Amino acid sequence: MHLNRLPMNALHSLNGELSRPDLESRAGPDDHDDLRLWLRLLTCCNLIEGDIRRRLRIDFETTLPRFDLMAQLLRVPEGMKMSELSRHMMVTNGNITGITDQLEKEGLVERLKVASDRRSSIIRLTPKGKRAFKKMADAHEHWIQSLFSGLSDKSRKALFDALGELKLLAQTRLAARD
Amino acid sequence: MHLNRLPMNALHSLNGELSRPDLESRAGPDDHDDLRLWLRLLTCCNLIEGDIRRRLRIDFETTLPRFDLMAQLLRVPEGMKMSELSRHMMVTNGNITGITDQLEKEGLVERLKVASDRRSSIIRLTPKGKRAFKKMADAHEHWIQSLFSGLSDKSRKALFDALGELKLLAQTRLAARD
DNA sequence: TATTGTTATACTCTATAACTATA
DNA sequence: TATAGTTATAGAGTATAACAATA
Repeated sequence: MHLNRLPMNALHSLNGELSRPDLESRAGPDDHDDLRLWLRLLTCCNLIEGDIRRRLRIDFETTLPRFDLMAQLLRVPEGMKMSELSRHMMVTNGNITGITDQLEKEGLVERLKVASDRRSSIIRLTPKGKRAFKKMADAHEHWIQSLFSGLSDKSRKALFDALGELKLLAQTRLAARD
Repeated sequence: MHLNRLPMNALHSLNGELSRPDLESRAGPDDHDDLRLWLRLLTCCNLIEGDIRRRLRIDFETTLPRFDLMAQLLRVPEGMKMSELSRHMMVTNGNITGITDQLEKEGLVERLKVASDRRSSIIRLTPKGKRAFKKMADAHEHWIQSLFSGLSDKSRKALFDALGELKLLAQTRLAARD
């Protein structure tokens, strides 16, 4: 099928895959291309995401959702409503409350009451939160770069474009089911 | 508040992104390409994986790890050792025990003692498990195809190759840290 | 009536580590 | 000593649903 992947060494199994076992190795010769593509995508993502989670925990005693929430806030210095955060992070409201509670307790974010709608809160990073997040974001960027830096420019560009196409497709088709 | 559901119109934010909020929208103009690429990859994966999990739960009352375990077994009719499953699924041994317990209780897999090594078990699908899994796998393949079918052939091919490169990179670099 | 945010809850997934029985 | 599998535990992550206050 798809031989000649990358630098060929002797480590291929009979059907042309690398011998390192992973999720993709569950694909059989009769499985279709889209399925193989999906398994490869999932394997890549899980590998990298798992590493990021591990490092966030070990180096910063934090988690990916906490990191994500702070990342969202950094870009909007005036803060965001919790419902906005919920949409961006694609999780339900209650979870945002929980993460916000933790971060607020540690002095990294603060809730502000908004006059125009007394149900709403605006969440924003405190100065301490900004400093703490910038350290993490720097490290995070280095982790990512050290993983992606070996990619050829061609692959990097191809990935970015093709994933853009896929994301739009997925968002469109999934939203169409509501 | 949810205007702009679907078809593409003039709804781009200033920096050329779609207005639909997602994880990638946390990237700022000063963030580097690799980081944006990673966020896009993560968003794609989360969208699709979330949908798969939801459908597995609703249509088949099962979960992704259970599905994955059965998928691994289908390809090896004679069964696999639990430690092999653990490697392939990239989770620790205890978790394989847990999932296997569930599936065994439902009659979908069976443990066989192996004579040559009395510590080991071979796990394999029962006939009932095979039938049940094939139904799920068919549905699963349709879900995937209905999401990916809109991809251009060019993008599909580019994705597959570039992800192959990335997977190898990630596996190599992450393994190098042990 | 609908929305914002909170609370309570339950379940899956996962890693860690201590344990057993073999090898 | 090392490995195969089990058990127990704790925490992450998430969804669901009921609720209060406000729109």
